[in-house]
Amino acid sequence: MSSKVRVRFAPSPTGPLHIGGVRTALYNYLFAKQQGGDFILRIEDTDSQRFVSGAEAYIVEALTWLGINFDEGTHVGGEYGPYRQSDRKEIYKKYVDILLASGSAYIAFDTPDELEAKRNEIENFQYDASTRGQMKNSLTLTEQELKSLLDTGINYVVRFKIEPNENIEVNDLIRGKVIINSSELDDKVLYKSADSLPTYHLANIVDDHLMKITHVIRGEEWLPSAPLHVLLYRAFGWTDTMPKFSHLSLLLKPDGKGKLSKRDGDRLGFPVFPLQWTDPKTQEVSSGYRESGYLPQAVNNFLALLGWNPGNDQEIMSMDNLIELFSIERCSKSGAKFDYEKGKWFNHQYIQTQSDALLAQLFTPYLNASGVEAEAAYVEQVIGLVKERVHLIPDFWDQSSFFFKAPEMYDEKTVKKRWKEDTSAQLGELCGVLQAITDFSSANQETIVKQWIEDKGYHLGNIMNAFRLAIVGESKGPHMFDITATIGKVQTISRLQTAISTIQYQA
RNA sequence: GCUCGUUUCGGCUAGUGGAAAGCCUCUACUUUCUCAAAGUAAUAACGCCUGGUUCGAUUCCAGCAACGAGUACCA
Repeated sequence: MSSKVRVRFAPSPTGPLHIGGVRTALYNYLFAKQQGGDFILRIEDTDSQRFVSGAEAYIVEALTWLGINFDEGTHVGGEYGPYRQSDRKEIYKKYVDILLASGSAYIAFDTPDELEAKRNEIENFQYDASTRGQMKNSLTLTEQELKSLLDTGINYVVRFKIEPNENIEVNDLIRGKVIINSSELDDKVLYKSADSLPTYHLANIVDDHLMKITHVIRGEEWLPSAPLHVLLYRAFGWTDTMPKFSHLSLLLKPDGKGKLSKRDGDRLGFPVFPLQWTDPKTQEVSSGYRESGYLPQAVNNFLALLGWNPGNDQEIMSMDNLIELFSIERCSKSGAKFDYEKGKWFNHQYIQTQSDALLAQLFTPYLNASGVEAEAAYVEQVIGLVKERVHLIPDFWDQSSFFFKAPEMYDEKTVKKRWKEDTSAQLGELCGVLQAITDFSSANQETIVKQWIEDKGYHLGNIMNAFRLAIVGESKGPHMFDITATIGKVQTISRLQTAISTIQYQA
């Protein structure tokens, strides 16, 4: 009789959601949906110092774009709310008092300065069983002193009282049993009277319990504090319903050492955030996957495979496939270097599966930005011709601008290589040949033009390459007659004439 | 420093007590009027460590090393 699976994604609104955070959210979502469970968004804004306005809205928008949807959360409500920790102050205070009453926690008055001094004085100072006797707290002060200090309204914190020399076991679904001795842990601050807010650890445990979370799937950076969390569950008497833990490996830099950071994206030229973000303070703009021309399906698929695999060779998986196949046990223990090239490959794969109409819709803003207005049907036709060579949506412009605009200049290298002494004359003849064609379909043009080339004894490559140069401006693009059939006879001949009168033969 | 975690081709990774597989990237070839794309092929790895268990270890164990994370009145 296991209870319904409930998992949460619990980011802090301290800035845009990092791509590693997106992956954590995705894995939680996949697990929840596979188990028929609930997925909850909880905003952990207990650090008033680092709060960034707009960050919460960003998180919701980013995950919505990716199709990672929540059953409960700040934006959708739910019966376990409120889902923003700053709205739950009274709740935490109550639980702090419970720990204080049971003797599992104590009040400490040491100021940040005093602690700093202590750290300088004693190497590897840790506020724990071995040192708490020398500090200013409710364990060392008399009841009188304590009372009078509290009466002054002075700031204090509540610390968790950790008993030393006990091996704490954490059973991690990915890593197995992890054991750490409680003497390694310090008496963590659980609550600050200065802002009446709990710290992460207390709020996290209380909320996970109250929200009936069954599985905690989070980043590896939390592994060292997992034993502390186990101890907190025990202190509250919640061991029976303690969630199962899974600590995900981190996303690493594509090159060099260390975890993936915003700087790597700037340095190597790829987005580290799902959506573009403008820093409210500095106005600095960070690029996003959406604005860079990624399809959400590709981002999900790419991220899903960075630290997890289905156990076979399957790589292209829809969200439904992922939900079906995902398993925590198959998450890898080691960190994954971020491979941006592979991400582009995934996007290329997904672009091939999208309809020309949808791609046209995504491409249109870029077209407009380049000063082009075109009929949707025409854009779709062009997209059908070039989509197989496109990796990101903006690539459509590089691959198809000549369908919308006549070349304004001709690539010099190509001119040198492809424009021969007699090219002008030959293309002049070609204009006549094309002019006479009534059925301007690609196939018909090809038949007639190739016949003409053969009859004249011209060199196919010479004619075609010069033809392409005149129409495209450089040496690239799809099948030549597909281009001319698309832009039409008038435009084709006009471009040929422009090229003939513009390009000079260079000996 | 201390604690915990991790270690298979350049990258993501599969897998195994006895022939180490797939994908991305790179390279070559093919198709073609070009560029791409696609197809084919090829290259390439078990921590150049030290011990142990074993007939046999990439696989199990110990040590070492490297890398990562944590070590805040941040999450």
